[in-house]
Amino acid sequence: MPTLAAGMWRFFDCLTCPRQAWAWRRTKIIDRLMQHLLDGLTDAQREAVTHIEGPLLILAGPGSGKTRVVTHRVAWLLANGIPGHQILALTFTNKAADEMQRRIESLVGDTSVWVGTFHRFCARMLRKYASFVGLQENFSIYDTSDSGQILRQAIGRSNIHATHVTPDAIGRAISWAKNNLIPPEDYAARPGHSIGSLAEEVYPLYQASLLSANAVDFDDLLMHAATLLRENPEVRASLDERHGFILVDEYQDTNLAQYAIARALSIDHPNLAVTGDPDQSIYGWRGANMNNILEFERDYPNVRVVRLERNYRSTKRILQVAADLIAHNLRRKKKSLFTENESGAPVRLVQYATHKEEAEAIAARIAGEVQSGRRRARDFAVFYRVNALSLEFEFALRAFGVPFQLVRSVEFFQRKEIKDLIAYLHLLNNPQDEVAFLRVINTPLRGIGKTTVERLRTYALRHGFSLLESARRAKQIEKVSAKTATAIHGFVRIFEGLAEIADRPLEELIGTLLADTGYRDQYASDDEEDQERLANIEELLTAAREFDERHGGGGHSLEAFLEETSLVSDTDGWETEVDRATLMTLHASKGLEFPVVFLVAVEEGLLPHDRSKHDPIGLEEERRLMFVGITRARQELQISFAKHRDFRGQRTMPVPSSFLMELPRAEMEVQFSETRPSPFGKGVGGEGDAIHEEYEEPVYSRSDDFNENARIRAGEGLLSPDAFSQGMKVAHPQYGVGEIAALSGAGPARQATVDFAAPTGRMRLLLAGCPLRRADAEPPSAQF
DNA sequence: ATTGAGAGTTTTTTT
DNA sequence: AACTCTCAAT
Repeated sequence: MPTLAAGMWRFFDCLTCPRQAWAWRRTKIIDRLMQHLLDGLTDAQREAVTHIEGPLLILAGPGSGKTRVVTHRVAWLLANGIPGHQILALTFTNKAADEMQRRIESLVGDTSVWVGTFHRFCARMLRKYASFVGLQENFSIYDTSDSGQILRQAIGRSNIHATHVTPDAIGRAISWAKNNLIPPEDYAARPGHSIGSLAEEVYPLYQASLLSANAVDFDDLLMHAATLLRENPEVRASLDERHGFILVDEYQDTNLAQYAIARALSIDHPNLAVTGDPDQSIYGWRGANMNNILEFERDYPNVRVVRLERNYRSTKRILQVAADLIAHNLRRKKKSLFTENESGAPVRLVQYATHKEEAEAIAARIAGEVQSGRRRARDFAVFYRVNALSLEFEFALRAFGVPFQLVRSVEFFQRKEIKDLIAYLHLLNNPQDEVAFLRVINTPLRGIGKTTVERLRTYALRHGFSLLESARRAKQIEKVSAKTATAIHGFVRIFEGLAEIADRPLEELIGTLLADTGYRDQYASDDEEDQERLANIEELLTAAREFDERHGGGGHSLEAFLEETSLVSDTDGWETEVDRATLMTLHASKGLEFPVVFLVAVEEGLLPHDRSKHDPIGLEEERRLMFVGITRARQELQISFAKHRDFRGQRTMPVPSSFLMELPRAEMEVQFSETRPSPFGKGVGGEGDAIHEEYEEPVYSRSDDFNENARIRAGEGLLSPDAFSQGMKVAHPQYGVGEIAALSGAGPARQATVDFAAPTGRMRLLLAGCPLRRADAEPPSAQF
């Protein structure tokens, strides 16, 4: 069925004729396919799936098959002749988007349905209509640390002396304003609100800096998009037309800006379907407004409401624990959750003596279950409130030899070396990008210091140039010494060279960048940190290459790559397919499920977190967060806390979370573990000292036909095209020795840019069938 | 201009 | 504990 189906669906997708004209032509096969979509669905699910026109609200409790309903509904729309490109599915995270895309594709094959996050959608829209909001289409997207730079500058230029207010707090106030669609000129602080009045002064400066750098921050993506739609009726109408069917997932987490965007696109074609669960609203801190979902029925009076309350995921006991907890929230619509699943094992509530013991006991338990073959590593997940708690568990799992994936705590794209290189790319794409310029002008060090930069800036300001343009004229700037001017010109020359090849594949571009700047030289030592940085650079090159392959060398690839890297988040790193235990924050866990869940450090101050517990709204959000965590578990759930915990270098004696008092003891088994010798040495399921054994490194599997080739070439002392890497010393029978400056392409099409010793110089070579060999590994006499 | 030591701050959660 | 920023010495 599925294969046949896939072909048929593609066919549907091309159709543009109206459904009505179609109806009579439906064949039996199509009827069967449509029936297939409804098989095994409950009445409520079916109602949601077959809803076509008009607003739809799906209130979906945890584990109620929401994703299934949503993806089947998309397929249903396609089956009814609605062209895929008219369907827009907006999610909150990339992870959710990928999952939805994957499920839709497995149901109906490739489609032109657009699935993605709000931010990505807005970025795309703004590229097209940039000039409407004062941007150019090559604008940069700043992450939090980039926009932090701009913010600090703005604070510096204002005449406030922030004594006890951090830039961070001001940033939050500005972010709040943007999420609530308040532009700088309308922002007015509440009287007597100190942070607000600072923000009032800084916000306009900050926004002006962003615009002059042709850049946006995350919040701008939403705010600009909403503004665009509000102020340009014809643009709004055409987009409304184009996206006839809109679907918003996790609607309880949308903020005003997102609400405005969804609303603006569903006026003429009010086919807006939203799904969500007010009990899982956990993003209030970034402007999410639960009222959007609570009042959806008011916004769209003839809305159809479907409630999915049956849970297919968890045992009765787990669900009962979740239900009892969430019942303590006052600001909520009552909802009955039920399941036909078995009651299952009691939920365990465990007290450990120390945080260390907590981590070790859990790791030991996982290791034991895995080794006995009862479960696989991927069945387990450990959830915590704050990232800082992950360390102890990483340690313990490693010690017990349990493979795990940590949903990134140290983010790849935040590392210095990666940010540096990406900044070069940003500058190439958007020469006005100030943050990028400041980041790279003296990276690697070329003797251009703070005062010089300040002079460049003054010059730029006075003449209305960008910083880069000023750098080009360094010689004309007074007070810049000839020596410094030469250094600046050195930078400009490298930059111009790169600009000429900016449209080449990313891997090659970054490779050339590394070679021309000598970027790697700063890390040319044996110490671990440097080695890691070099490895990260390799990883970036790999990412670039994968991007090249995916993107197929079309235009604007640089911009697309930058957009992708700006909008990925740490939680996107989570992989479904790997057999590893999972460590993640409660927030990151939303939307996932695991057979066995450990909810750790459920302590006052951490689970109702100190920053939230003082006001009732915040406290209820914390409770929802715990609700989300509990409802991820399918078969087993353990909730734990410790009597002693070292946190931020402080020894603390935490009080067990007040939420624990709200759980039904009848469904639970309570354990108070006594202090005991470390479980190390007891040998859980293994020999005594299994501590430092095999920690599984991430595996990069690559299975092309090329491996075959590679083996043959290796026999001759030659390398397969894919085995060459940037910076490698190589030798060529005609051209002599050299070093690989950059690479591009893959397989038979893979090319290398090689810097050969004089007189040959720089050459581009096709690697397949080329007698180029690795030089440093060969005895010098082998060939010459 | 660059480097290093010391001080001070941090993290709640994410696009 | 780890990270960032500031300031003084080179």
